[in-house]
Amino acid sequence: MPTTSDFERMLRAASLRVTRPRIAVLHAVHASPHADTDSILGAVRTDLGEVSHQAVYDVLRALTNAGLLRRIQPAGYVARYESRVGDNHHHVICRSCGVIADADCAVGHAPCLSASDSHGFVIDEAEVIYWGTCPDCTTTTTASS
Amino acid sequence: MPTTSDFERMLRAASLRVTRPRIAVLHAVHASPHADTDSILGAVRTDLGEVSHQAVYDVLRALTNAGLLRRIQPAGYVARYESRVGDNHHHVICRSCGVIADADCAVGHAPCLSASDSHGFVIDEAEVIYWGTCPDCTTTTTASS
DNA sequence: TCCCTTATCTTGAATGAGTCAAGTATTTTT
DNA sequence: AAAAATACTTGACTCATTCAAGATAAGGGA
Repeated sequence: MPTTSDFERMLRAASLRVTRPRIAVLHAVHASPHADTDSILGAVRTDLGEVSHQAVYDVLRALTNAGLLRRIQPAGYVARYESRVGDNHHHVICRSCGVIADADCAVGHAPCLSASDSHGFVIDEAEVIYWGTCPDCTTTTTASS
Repeated sequence: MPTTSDFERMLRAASLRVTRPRIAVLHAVHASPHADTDSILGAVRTDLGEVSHQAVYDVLRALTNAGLLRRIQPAGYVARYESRVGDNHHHVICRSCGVIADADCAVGHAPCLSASDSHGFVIDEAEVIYWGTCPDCTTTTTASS
């Protein structure tokens, strides 16, 4: 778990000003990966007291643009953020409860980056979402039958 | 391109009532794959005259649940619908103009379905979105420099 | 063919994540 | 320490989508 001064260094390295909301957002996302904006806002307020929701939206956008955070937005869900950036990992999402887990692609370093026919597109990212049922929900469903 | 009576058969096969809005929505989506709800509503109204937007939302949901349409909702975009269902094709999306093209996965029949560690999830679908730049946008950008 | 049941459509309001805009405060530079 | 630039606060607003209640139309049985 990075410390506050680690976060400071990360912000400066990205040419971003060091502010309390930004540090708090970084703390929050590192502490709970795949958190949505509202949870992050809650964590930031617990940490700092009153902070505007707009500030958190701004911070999340700035940090995402800077590459310090990654935004994921599965169909039907609100945006979520994670601190694991720079690799090409993917996500497994439970259709039942919405929980998200990380997944490295079986193919390895460049998963699925070559579509058989990319229609002349220049592809820069392959986003993979595995939809399924998490262990908890699988157990619950099975038990009730 | 399927005909109206093809659509009727498809609806009956899915135990859905045959109504004018449903036929019109099927026509619209078959005519322009990856259309969003608003475009579909426009096409339906051109076809039938006034139809409530709620009706189109209801129809799209019913047809999607019945497996006659597939809903795709890339991050940052509104929902879109396509009539190509039952295979496991994926999508290439232009970050610049938002245009969507179909893509079959290079791996073949079950693309990326095996994450290296699925954390105990029972996975039923692997959704792949290739992000990039379409030929038109690539040309425009290059030409302007 | 008519009627009944039920699914579907209409109308109109509401929800809620996210954005816009103008002004104030804070950080960084000089 | 002052200036310049960036970030935060406040409050209104957008817009895709959903909710709810009543009206209408489709399909099956008599």
